[in-house]
Amino acid sequence: MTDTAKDRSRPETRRGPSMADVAKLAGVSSQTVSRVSNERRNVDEATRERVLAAMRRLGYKPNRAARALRTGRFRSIGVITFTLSTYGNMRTLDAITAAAAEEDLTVTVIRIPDPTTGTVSGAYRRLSEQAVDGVVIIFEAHLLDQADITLPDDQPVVVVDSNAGDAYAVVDTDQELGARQATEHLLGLGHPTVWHIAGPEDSFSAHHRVTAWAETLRARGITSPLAMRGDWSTDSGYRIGRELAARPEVSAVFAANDQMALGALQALHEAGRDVPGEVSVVGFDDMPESKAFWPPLTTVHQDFAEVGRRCIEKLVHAIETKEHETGRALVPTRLIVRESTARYAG
Amino acid sequence: MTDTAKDRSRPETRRGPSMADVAKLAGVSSQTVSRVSNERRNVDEATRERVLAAMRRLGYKPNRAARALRTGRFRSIGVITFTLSTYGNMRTLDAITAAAAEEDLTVTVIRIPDPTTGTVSGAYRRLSEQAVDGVVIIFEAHLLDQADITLPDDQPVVVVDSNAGDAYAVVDTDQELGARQATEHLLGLGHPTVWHIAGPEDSFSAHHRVTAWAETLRARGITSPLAMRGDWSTDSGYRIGRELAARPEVSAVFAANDQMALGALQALHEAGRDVPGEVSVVGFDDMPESKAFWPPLTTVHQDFAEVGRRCIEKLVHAIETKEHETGRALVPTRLIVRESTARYAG
DNA sequence: GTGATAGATGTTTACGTGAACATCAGATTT
DNA sequence: AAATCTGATGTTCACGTAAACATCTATCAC
Repeated sequence: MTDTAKDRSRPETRRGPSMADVAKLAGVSSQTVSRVSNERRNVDEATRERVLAAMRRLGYKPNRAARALRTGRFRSIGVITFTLSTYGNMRTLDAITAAAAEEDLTVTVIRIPDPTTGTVSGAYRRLSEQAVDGVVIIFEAHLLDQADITLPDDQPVVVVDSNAGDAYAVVDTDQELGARQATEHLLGLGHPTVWHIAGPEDSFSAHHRVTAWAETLRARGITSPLAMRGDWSTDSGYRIGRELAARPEVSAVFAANDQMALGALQALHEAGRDVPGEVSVVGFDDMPESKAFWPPLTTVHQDFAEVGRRCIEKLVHAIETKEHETGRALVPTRLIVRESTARYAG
Repeated sequence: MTDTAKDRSRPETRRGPSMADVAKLAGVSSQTVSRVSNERRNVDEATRERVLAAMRRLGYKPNRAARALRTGRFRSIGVITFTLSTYGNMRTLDAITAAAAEEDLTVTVIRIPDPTTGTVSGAYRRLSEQAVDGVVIIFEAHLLDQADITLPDDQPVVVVDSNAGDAYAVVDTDQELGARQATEHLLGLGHPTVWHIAGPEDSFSAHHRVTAWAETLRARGITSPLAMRGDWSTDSGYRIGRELAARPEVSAVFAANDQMALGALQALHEAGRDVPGEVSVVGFDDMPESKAFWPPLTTVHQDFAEVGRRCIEKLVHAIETKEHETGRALVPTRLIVRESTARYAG
């Protein structure tokens, strides 16, 4: 008469063995199983072995949800981005994932709809309900507002590609250095000025590259030509490249990324303008493909792996100490000289 | 004298408001809050408004961990891959992420160490402890064994780039169709035979492309030349391209991806072999950059978005029905003819 | 007017874990 | 030998949620 009051709430999901099952099999309390599971040292070696054997036998796996509920930590971070289609974003995600794995952190990708298009109703919910301990945002932070999204203010945040250094911790490639290296390289080759194919307006890295390019020219007393706006795509580079090719005075072009540089290269070829004989071209990113462009592209190398590492480092620090750190951390770039640039033959 | 037995376990993590807090403020039971939170209909409109107001006021957000613990569902899927550096993998992940968002699913990226190198001790743990309802694996499934990793057999799995159609549900681009389209295109142009730059041995798509290429040749009574093995990288394409360029009898090359095709293009240029005048080249993938290669690359277009959609569709079905479905779903390819191929000039 | 029905809401409970506290045996100190 | 300490192990409880069950109120049929 005692075995009636059972089978209450029982979601039909078949669950795996729990600590209690392991404990019973090993003849210990479930707390001891917990200790073994968390690799605490205060467990007798013989007992530990017995528990481990029981775990293996039952195929026990800790339940992350229960663990997270108890500890308040998910051991997971979110990476928020608009798109994975640009080389830079993809490599950044790749690097963050690698660095996160080192810290035994899981990475959740959260793609939010582009704020410039369509509705974003569900996005806020998705973003703030995530089971993550912190987030890395890969785009200009002020777009968050446009996207009608608010970050939970209690959540650690690191931003890449943003000028939000006073509000958030920012890690980024030293865009300014890279743009200067590119521009000075061309100037050093004797070119009277340098034209620029810029990235989209809402990208901070694009903005910074334009600015540094113009600044470098001005420092030499050169009035900078109008920057031409692309959108990072090869197509936009091609479109702008055609305009550039039509102007005989253009002898040096700095494109804000390799993909647009490639498009420009194509336009120049089609127009019969020799690269680097007549026109020199420099890119930015150093994609693995760039060295096989025709001609092999001189470009600015970004250390994405380092950016990823720094992001995780800062984020982990913020999560552990709960300090709301701000400021920018810059990762230096390196100019890779290949064959798309040559001395001005004016 | 009644307020002594509190403040027991209290992790220092500041947590947000819970359903109980909302319930108190709204003057209802927490179960009603739960009902509102889950959008059940059996709540009076006035009550719902009151609860929603209380939620907004307190900034309430459901706790995913508690929810997952209670329901046994994480509303999350894992994507397992070795690397994000190949164009195909990256695009597949991108597509899966987009499709998952439609289903309101979160995507966790799990990068496991390459099985052919180093140790993988921690990988098993990480993989099986994930808080996911199912996984998509983006690589040849038999490598899982080599990697000393076992999938929990109770977890829904969909595999991309694998021949494991009898053990798992497989979704993939129709590699065979694509390779045939490429080869037949070249043959149709009058080339006596077609050389092939293959992908790495452990890739199923690479394997399938080689086989279909050889098969297409054989069907026409042509003995296929030896396939040359690359590793998907532009560098390997370049290396093999040099070998090919040195053989005067080579007039048509089919590369297993665009990156290797690009490398081959470069080698051919350097060797002074005109493309497509002397040698025709076809790639596979249709990266956005390919149309700006020099010359613009004829290639096989893959519909990654469709692959991603199908993966999620199958996975969601498996999660909901708990049916262990197998078999292959193939997504057709499309040949994009550009300027890297021309009629055989003998 | 009485009983039946449907819908809204409340109460109780368990999901699996780990922190806090309790206990107990053996080792060490005096 | 009594007192003290140390390390191993057990017991209790709460984290936030949602399923199951229990009530309670208005509406309807006859």
